[in-house]
Amino acid sequence: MPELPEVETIRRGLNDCLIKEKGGKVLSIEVLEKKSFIGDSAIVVDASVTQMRRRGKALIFDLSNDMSLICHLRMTGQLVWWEMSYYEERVRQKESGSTLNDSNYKNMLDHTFGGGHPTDALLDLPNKQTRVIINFERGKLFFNDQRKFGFIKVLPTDKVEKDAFISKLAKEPWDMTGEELYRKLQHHKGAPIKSVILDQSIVAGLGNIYADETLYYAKINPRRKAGLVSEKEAGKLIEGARLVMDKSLEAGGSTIRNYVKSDGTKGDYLELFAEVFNRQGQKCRRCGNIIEKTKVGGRGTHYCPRCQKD
DNA sequence: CTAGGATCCTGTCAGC
DNA sequence: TGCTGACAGGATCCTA
Repeated sequence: MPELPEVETIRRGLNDCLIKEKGGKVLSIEVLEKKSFIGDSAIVVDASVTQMRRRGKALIFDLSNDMSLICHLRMTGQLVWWEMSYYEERVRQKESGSTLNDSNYKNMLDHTFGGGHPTDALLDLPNKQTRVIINFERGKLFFNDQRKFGFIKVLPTDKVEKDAFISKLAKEPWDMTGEELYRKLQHHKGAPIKSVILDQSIVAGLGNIYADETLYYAKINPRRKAGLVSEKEAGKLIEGARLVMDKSLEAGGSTIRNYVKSDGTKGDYLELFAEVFNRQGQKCRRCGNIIEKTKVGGRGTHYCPRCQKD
């Protein structure tokens, strides 16, 4: 589920937690679900993280031994870092049989970081959705993934750009002009515009939320054939994509801070900025019409039938 | 080549 | 209370 702003927020957070002595060396990797880790996890042991990068929705951990990890969260992936002191506090609570709690959460928040798919139960790790645990000297990184669509893959750093997924990625909206997008749309004239902007080889980073929000901004009906989008409108799409993702980044994307309140319940950061996503049945803030939900290209799609033109 | 549907998985929710 | 089907912030594979 995480889209570009969420992944970028995770990149920044883990960059603070893991780089060099903050995480230390990898002591071991526990692969609890085989399909969630591609390659030989033993290669990673003894290495430390030198740099966190991102390409589209993929996170890249560069390691000190010229290897890298590519992590894609897909629909339900989460990455959660627990500094060792926090982990040990949790273990103590479990062993004493007391209810897991964050009575000292204010304090502990400085020792954890996490983001990705919003779920409760992030106080209890590892849990049954934990697929991979990377044990660092100074803490633990949990990769949780309910649906097992996501993965971590180990490969040489100089092969990252040649990776099947990475090599197909288009530019992100900030690096692309409307004219460039317009030209690309001409190769998919018959497909609905929403499906085309979700294609990571056309423009990288948009997912189901920001695709809907972008189309709302550009006042284009998600079902409109891509061939009927003008060059000027393509410019609006690029502008809108930058704007909605910038806004989400500013709000911190989907981190634990935003998703999980101190009592462990789920927050809803979407309320902060969504104009159409999950607002079906509510009034369009631009024209007052009712926002509708339908299906386009197999994906739930939210739009205003009045101000988004066919 | 494109377009569209099925598929990978687990969990939740609405409706009987 | 079960059961059933639909659906989920992604991407790929298969078919026409």
